[in-house]
Amino acid sequence: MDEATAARREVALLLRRLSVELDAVNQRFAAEHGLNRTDVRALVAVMDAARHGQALTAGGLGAAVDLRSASVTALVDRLERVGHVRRVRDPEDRRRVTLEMSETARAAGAQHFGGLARDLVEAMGDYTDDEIAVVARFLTEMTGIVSRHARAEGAPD
Amino acid sequence: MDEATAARREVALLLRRLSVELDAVNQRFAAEHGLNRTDVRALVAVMDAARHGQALTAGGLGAAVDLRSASVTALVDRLERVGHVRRVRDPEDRRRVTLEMSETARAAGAQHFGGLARDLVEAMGDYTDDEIAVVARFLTEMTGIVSRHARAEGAPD
DNA sequence: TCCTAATCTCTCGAAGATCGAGACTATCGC
DNA sequence: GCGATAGTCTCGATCTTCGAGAGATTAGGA
Repeated sequence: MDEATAARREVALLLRRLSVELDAVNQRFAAEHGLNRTDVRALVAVMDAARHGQALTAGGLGAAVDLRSASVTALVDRLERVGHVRRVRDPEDRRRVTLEMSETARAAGAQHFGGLARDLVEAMGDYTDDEIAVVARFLTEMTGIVSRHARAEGAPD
Repeated sequence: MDEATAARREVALLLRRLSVELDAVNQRFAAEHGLNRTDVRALVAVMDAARHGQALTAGGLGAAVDLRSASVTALVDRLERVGHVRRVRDPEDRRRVTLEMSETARAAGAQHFGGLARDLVEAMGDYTDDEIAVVARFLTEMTGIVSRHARAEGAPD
């Protein structure tokens, strides 16, 4: 294998390593707040939906974290019990239950993940705008490839 | 917020999005092989250790996936039952149990994750060596920051 | 309007995963 | 050898997830 390919392989490993570390951040957040991995994934999903201006329903949460409806009920029960989310009947379709994050949960998330984001953005100040553009293009493209592997058949060959 | 900062914030979101997609790849692998998330994490840890030429012990696996010893025993039981790993008493310290991946597990992992790695490396062919170098530097630095957040106190402020 | 099919969430009981405490064996230093 | 320590495993309890199905609501056609 030539040297250039070796460098690219190394970058692929860096991507995985980064993912492991981000997972560890979630794990830490979970431990600090007495949650399990699924709960954190769920909270993040609710936060992300809120960021895009739409409230997540129980079913949508299930799809996001890949759980069956019975598990989603239990999951939301847990989160509601500790006051991180609130169930709100959708007035337009009263079969649905939308989930709203509590202010304390939002604050905890902002503190934990926002702090990380701030540090990352700050460190990116060392890169030129052109370099950031390259990185953005790279990450977008790689995410697309990973996403394809996650859903369609793994190895097209 | 100025435009340059907005671009960097966008990149931070791209990192998280990538992580979510990589997680989905694991999820897919788990579903295809009848494993749960923890089992996949464990297999990846064993594979990674093997890549670095050292066999993982039961205790080391527990540290890698953050489980107590009782859970590690159950975890290894599961993986051994379906033939993905084998317990081998360490001849040097017979209290220890080292874990060896079976050939079939290794092949399954190589097919699934290797296929992804191949596609990623191939896509990286569109980037110049200089660009790859920038990306590598970026990923290394960001991983360091994330890692610090994962272990030490989250927001140094 | 009324009836039926589809959709969404929840309840219930069973199976699986994780934990804490403690037992058991092997190693190390004296 | 002997006590102290380290590494793994066993046991019982608790928490998480699932499958099946019930209950409630909506949409659409007769």
